[in-house]
Amino acid sequence: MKQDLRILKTQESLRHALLTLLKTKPLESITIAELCRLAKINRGTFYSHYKNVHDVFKHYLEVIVEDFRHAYEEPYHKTNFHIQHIEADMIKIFHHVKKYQDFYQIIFDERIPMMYYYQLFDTVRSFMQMSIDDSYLELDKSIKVDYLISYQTNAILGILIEWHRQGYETSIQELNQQLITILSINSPFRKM
Amino acid sequence: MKQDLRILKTQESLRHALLTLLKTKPLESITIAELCRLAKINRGTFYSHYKNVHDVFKHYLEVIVEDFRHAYEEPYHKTNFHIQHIEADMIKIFHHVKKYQDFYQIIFDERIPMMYYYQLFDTVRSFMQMSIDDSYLELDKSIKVDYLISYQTNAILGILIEWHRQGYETSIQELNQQLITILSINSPFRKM
DNA sequence: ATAGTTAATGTACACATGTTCAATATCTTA
DNA sequence: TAAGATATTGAACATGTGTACATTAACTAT
Repeated sequence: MKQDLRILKTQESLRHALLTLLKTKPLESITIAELCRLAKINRGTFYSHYKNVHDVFKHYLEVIVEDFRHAYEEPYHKTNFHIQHIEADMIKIFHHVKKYQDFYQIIFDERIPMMYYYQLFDTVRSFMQMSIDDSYLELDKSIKVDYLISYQTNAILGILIEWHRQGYETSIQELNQQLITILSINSPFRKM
Repeated sequence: MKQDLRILKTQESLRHALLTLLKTKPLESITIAELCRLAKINRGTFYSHYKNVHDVFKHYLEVIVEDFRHAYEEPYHKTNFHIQHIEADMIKIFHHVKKYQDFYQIIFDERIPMMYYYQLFDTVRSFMQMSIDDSYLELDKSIKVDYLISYQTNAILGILIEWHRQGYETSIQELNQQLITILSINSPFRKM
């Protein structure tokens, strides 16, 4: 059973139209009607593929997250956990966000729904989980690991929020240096 | 110059109508037209007070944040920084969120814009800044304090996100115990 | 109590949203 | 390539959005 070409064409037209519009106006001000006019798609057809404009944007974030996972899951990750690896892990996050800065500027925008933040959160969290699993094997039994992981994950995202607010002016190298300093103060990943 | 009573009446009607509607449906599905019908306010009048439904909701969050600041700024804060104080500080955040759980359930909803998250972030961040100012006076000169503070702040919010996702089932006492454990692992506020 | 100010109302308009349905066009598979 | 399946279109409808403006109502200050 082949994928129907009409569906592909419709979705690609809409996605392409969104990218085009994003060059000239913010995501929140793009209407479904506008998107359909540009894509030359009947507005009724839109609703059989997407619920709203965010639904179209979501596709790109999924591609981006997939690229993120790829960059993250490299061979050395099979090795055991070291503090050096955390540095390497996090600098990858910074590189990733910088690479897709145009998108992350949208995602961190105050008018945009939390869903994108949560998608990033979940991705970073799954990486953090792998690190924690490796390094905190003999954790205090009283700790609920979920809270620890969400704490650590969101801490990293806090750096991204700060980066965003400062207009992504801090260089990746500087950012990494800051993180190393913060971690050396907090030592969240020191051997136990 | 007195505040015009008509303005107060209009705004209070709209705010009251919003609270009423929130009992039966999610914020994102409440329309301006609906709000105005219930409040018996002409829809045109709405726009001379608010830009959208979120603008009306924002008022409540401001009241809530004000209450938060009050609860936070108590006498003992004049004393010097101790790890015990951080515990006390953070358990206040948990109490606060629990007190206004109905609102925070909305704020952390994935459909809701980031602006509310940022408002909470900024509030907690200002508290964190006070703590950092007290305790990290002789910080490594190479650190950009903004990144450190945003890191610490968002870490705490990470716990709130996890709390939200688990349906606020964890008790405040348990949450506080978790935080103490996490802090004792990470020691982010230990004396330097 | 009144004059002057200003907020609220009612109406209208152009456009967006979300849904429905019959007619048409385009695909897939045999 | 023809038949059957299904996606797209166009049209219509009720409702929401954002804005404008003349009219009416309510308020403040004197």
